[in-house]
Amino acid sequence: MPKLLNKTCQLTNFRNPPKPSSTSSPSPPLADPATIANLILKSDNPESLPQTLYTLTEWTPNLVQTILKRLWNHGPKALQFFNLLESHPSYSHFADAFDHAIDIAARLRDYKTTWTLVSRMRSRKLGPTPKTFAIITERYVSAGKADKAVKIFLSMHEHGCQQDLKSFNVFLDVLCKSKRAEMAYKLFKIFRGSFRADVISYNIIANGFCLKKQTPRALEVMKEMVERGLEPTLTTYNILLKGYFRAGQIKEGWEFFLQMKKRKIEIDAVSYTTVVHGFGVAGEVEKARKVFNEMIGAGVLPSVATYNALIQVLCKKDSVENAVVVFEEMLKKGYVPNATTYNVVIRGLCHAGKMDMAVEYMDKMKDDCDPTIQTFNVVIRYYCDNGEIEKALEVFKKMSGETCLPNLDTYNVLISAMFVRKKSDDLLIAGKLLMEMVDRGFLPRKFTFNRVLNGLLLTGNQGFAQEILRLQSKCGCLPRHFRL
DNA sequence: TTATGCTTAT
Repeated sequence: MPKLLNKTCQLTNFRNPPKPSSTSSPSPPLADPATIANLILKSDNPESLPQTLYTLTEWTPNLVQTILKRLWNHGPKALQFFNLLESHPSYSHFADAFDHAIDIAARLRDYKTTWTLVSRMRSRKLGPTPKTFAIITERYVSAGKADKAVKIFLSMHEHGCQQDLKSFNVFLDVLCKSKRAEMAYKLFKIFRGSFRADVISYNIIANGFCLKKQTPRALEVMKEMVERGLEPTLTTYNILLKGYFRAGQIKEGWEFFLQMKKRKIEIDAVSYTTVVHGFGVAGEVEKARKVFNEMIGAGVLPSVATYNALIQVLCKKDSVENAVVVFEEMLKKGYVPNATTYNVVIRGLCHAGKMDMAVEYMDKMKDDCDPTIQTFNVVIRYYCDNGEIEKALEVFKKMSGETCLPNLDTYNVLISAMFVRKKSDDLLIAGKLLMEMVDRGFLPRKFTFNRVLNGLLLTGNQGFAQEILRLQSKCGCLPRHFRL
């Protein structure tokens, strides 16, 4: 895998970028991000792309960010775009674009490119910033290289970026969010003196233990913090509240909530949302509703997240019809639903077999927010499960004109669906999807390769099978069972 | 998106 990805992400292209032709119009037309992104995705001809990009439009940091975001699921292409634009005769990247590119490279686990970008960022005096290091360490941790991440954090200053309490806290949080509370806690104990750990540091560690459903340990941390003379904040209490519910300790969570009230802690929408969601997950629909109503009575305004929690409860444990009623209520009160709200409702509708309505909500969604990859994946998945393959493919096609593009999950779901009808044409589509996903920087599982190969061979598509086989060996995972 | 906490689901 790394071999292929490294190759696609090389940063050495176009030392001498072609100059924009002198005959081009004085002010290039403004182009929209989706069109440009599609142009980049489709270009198999890297020779002509720079020329096109340089003269295409007036480049702005904003446009660059939008396109990078859009190409997020297509790492190699995104980096190719970033690199080409870096050689633009008059446009220069800002720090944000570097951070974005670094994030993409690190996500592809292409660390060589990652660090090349960091040093280029440094030579342009744009960073690396604490944010850059937050991104890099997070990627290392999520790739299972937590020890390496610690080393990177401790060597920040060697890259011209000083550590402080803020970056220390961010790093602790990165470790905790990836379920490494114990490691974070050890590090915390070593460095809390030199960084002058504060309430936030303690909250992060307590939350880390809560994420691992170790509420007693979280309580210990809180106790320790009080012993050291730090006052717990509302956030501290909310972290523990959530911890109880997450660990399935519903009774303890509710008791804790009552204690908070008794101690005259000013309970906020976050506390209420936590309880509504907690009861919901436990299947206690009525209690969830009751708490929701109680908060309004107590003069705490529900947030969109509170509505989301209630709507989700109703979708999962009551009925989607009742969920839609709450959704409409929310609109009437002037709330603007966010992507989560829509995704929850759309999932509920799909689950209830109301696919047409789900698609209607997907259209409505566009007035309030951009559909997310989950929106598309849910609808595609349910269409596939219902055997409506054509409709699934239609939604998939529509994605190329949207704000987000297919991810690994999308491809896996669709490719699997291409086997249910046992149609030769479907297998050809599966093959095409497989090629497209590799081209866009995803690595299919061996299982997927074998399945597609098998299908193509059985339907007499020897030629195409051979092509897929070549692709597979390029990806570095040679098949065991096939000899063509 | 990046100094803690609430909402999807990967």
